[in-house]
Amino acid sequence: MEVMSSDTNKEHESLTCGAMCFIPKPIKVTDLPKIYQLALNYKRNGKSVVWTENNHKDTYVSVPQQIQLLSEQANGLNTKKKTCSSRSMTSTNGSCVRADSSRKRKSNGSSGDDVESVSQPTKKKSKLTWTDELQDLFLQAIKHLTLEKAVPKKILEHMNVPYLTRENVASHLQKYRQFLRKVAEQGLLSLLSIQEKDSILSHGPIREPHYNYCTPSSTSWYETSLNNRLFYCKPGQGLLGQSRLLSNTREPVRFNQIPHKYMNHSSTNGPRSIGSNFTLPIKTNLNFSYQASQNVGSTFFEPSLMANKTGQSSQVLGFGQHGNNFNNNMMSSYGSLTPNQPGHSHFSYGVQSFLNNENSAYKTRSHAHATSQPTFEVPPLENLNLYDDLGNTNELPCDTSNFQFDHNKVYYITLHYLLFSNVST
DNA sequence: ACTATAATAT
DNA sequence: TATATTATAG
Repeated sequence: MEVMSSDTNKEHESLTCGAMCFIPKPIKVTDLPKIYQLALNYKRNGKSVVWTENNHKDTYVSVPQQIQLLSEQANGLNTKKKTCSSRSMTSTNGSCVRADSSRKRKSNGSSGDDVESVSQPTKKKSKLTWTDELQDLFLQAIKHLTLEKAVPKKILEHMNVPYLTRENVASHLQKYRQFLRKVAEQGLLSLLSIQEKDSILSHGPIREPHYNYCTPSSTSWYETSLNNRLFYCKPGQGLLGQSRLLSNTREPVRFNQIPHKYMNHSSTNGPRSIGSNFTLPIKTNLNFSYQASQNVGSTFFEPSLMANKTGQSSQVLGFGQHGNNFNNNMMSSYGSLTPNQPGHSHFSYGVQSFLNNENSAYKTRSHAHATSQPTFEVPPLENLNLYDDLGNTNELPCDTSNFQFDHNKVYYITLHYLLFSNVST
């Protein structure tokens, strides 16, 4: 036990009476490491090591980063923070780092097992939690760097968060890219007819349900996010090959010869409903799908459109993990529509710029609660560009029911471009 | 730097 | 139990 007292003179007395530690009140954050060390020592050795100002430094116990951080932070800057989950502790950037029972993956084969855990005072790393704040920094870094050049090291530098490691960033970046990929796929999928989707997804006969990838009960942040927004991006020169990041392979996503039997029917002139809450916009009407969205409540469908009349890209797309139910960063992102630029007849869907994010989570939230329907004009929806092997542009109509694929061609869709091109450029 | 996957969390 | 997230090995 520890004795806590405001009376500094009680130290000796307390210790001699069996207290393990004397910490004068008021307890400071800087005391945490002491307490931690004590507890750990006790647990490891089964006996107490009396802690005094004189001896504690000799006792080697690795104190989790977050606790050290806490005490370091105590001497300074940081204050505001969000609540992390119960087992978490808040650290500098609002990130949560969980104390974590030792876990160390071993390179396989010889597993000497716990030898180390007993003998060495294992330095265990805490698991980083990507909070909104970190996520925000992360996105800012990417935005700043440009996705192409956004590599872990640079991102790390730009983020400038002391306790972050390159590995943390790399891992996160990996997840981020996965997300982008999904978004891209979904975005594309949304352009295809149900039959086409089905054929792509299953390579087989149509299965029921057709729309399960779009169900609102999904709890996945990225999946959810995919279902609820319009994407915009300006089509342009084909950037073949640049979709690398979005594709598992190093090639652009390609659609090989979609079976003819799926190509020619399913004409729809009205909106097609995907799942129960999402309506695919076609041709001339983009707006309605988000009307529907709003009724579902902000937990699931954020007002996904933001009027942006400037013609500059303004899409904000965050991404994140848990925290706000469905409304984590990722899902709360919203898309925007940008009026057609004169001279440009192409209008396509895509995720527009994750990279313009400035503070997605919060901005988004405020948008969510701000006003009623954003009003905006929907420019005539036109076509998505496809590029064939030769770099020739084909157009994929938004309503693909009448689109004739040339089965002798391989179509590339420039996902990366869809995702990252800047409207204004 | 990147990716696959183990370890862990939920 | 399944899925999601993060750490780690290669």
